[in-house]
Amino acid sequence: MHDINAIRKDPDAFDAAMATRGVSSCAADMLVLDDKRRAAIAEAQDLQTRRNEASKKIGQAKGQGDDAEAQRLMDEVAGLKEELQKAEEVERVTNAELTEALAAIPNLPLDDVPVGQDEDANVEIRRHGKPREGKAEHFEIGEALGMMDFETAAALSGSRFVVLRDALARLDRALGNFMIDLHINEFGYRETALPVLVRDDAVYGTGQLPKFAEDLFRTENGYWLTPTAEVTLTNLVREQITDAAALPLRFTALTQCFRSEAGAAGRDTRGMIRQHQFTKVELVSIVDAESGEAELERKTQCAEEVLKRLELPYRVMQLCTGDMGFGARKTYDLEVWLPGQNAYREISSVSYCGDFQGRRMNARYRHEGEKQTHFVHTLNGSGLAVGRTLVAVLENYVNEDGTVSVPEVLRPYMGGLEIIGETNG
RNA sequence: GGAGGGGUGGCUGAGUGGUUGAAAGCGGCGGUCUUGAAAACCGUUGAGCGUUUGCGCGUUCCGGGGGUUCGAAUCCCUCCCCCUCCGCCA
Repeated sequence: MHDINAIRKDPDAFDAAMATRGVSSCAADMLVLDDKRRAAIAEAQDLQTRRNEASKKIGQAKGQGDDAEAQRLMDEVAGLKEELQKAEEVERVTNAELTEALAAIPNLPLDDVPVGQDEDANVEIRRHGKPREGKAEHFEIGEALGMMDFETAAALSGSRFVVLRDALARLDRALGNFMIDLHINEFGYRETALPVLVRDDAVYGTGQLPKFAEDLFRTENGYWLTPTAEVTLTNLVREQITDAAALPLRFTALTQCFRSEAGAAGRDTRGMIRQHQFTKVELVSIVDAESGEAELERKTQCAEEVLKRLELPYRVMQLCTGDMGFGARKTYDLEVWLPGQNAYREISSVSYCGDFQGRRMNARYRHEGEKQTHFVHTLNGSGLAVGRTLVAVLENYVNEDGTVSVPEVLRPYMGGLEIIGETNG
């Protein structure tokens, strides 16, 4: 959600920034609406003033028993009501139109975001680890182990689901536990257990609604299944005024995520890369206006640390203007090396959203002793997507004989197991 | 799912149509007093929006939305949430 006052101040700059995201100029249309809206407000307020004054006098006259005077005043303001309703209707309609228009516009990129149309214009920031060659994709490895079962999953739920068994099921759980422990013990995130079913307002607050409803699952009685814990963790502060001294707030959660993948027909149809349901550890920060960019760097490092400790090679990409998500001002993607695909694939996306979500959620903070409130700035990032991490572990740790070594840091979470696939492993 | 009771400022809680944005208390802030602190006393203390260079002025908000009325925290409709009892249930 954008601040209409900021657009009014410099509509050309707004349009220019939007152009880099592939959004055609729209400031002028909104300013027309805004003018109409403000004129209606002024008119309505003027009418209200006159009505309030008259009403007060009527009350006084009645209090003194002067019914004739009261009646005279009532006749005098009789016409006001209709006028007022008209002005209020204009105000309501224009306000709704303006809000709707503003809600459909993506966030503004920061100045240092590379301009480009799509992922080809993304910029590599750094690399870590040495990629190795591989032959097998994760589903081949998993199926050979007899622990990754897409057929049974299809019988239960259709495509884009998986059943994991035995050591792979446990590996999935181990990964989630390892990640969340790292973030709460070493990086100061507060663990949170959350609903996965939420109402419209929450999904609107983080920006998935109203534009991206088709990407979400919805229950028959109107709940949305959260596509990411970003939704719930960020909305933790909605409609509140937080004491600035309490910032930054850092939340993490391990949750199931649900995505319809409506626009992804034919992409990554095999395997666990793109599922309707997957687990993810999410990292959300609520910060003040000054700390957002530094927090983005910090959060990115928190996510990278997971890959470092798992000894998985990866690179950090900065997304260009055209490839960033709707609510983001600046985004880093972490791409893990997948030997089976001979490619880097996204495993985390860390974004700074400015006050875009704070405004939509009406989430504010205030410095002690100051009257002024400010919208909170928000950041979110995966730390990491557990399903894709499992994929990466399989492809990077598979041995010649088809067994899979368990990364050192996960062994305590696996009951000491070192190799998956050996006899009863 | 059935029946009933509620949602008022940071908190507790009055207020059932007329200077009520809202009594009172608590909490917060400032001051008097004090070597300092406490106590006591005095003052002050909600969030938006519009307008203005600014002081300010105006306006809206008593869970959300709509309605009745010259006038709504107060009456009506509707939705949401919370609580109690019953039913069901991990």
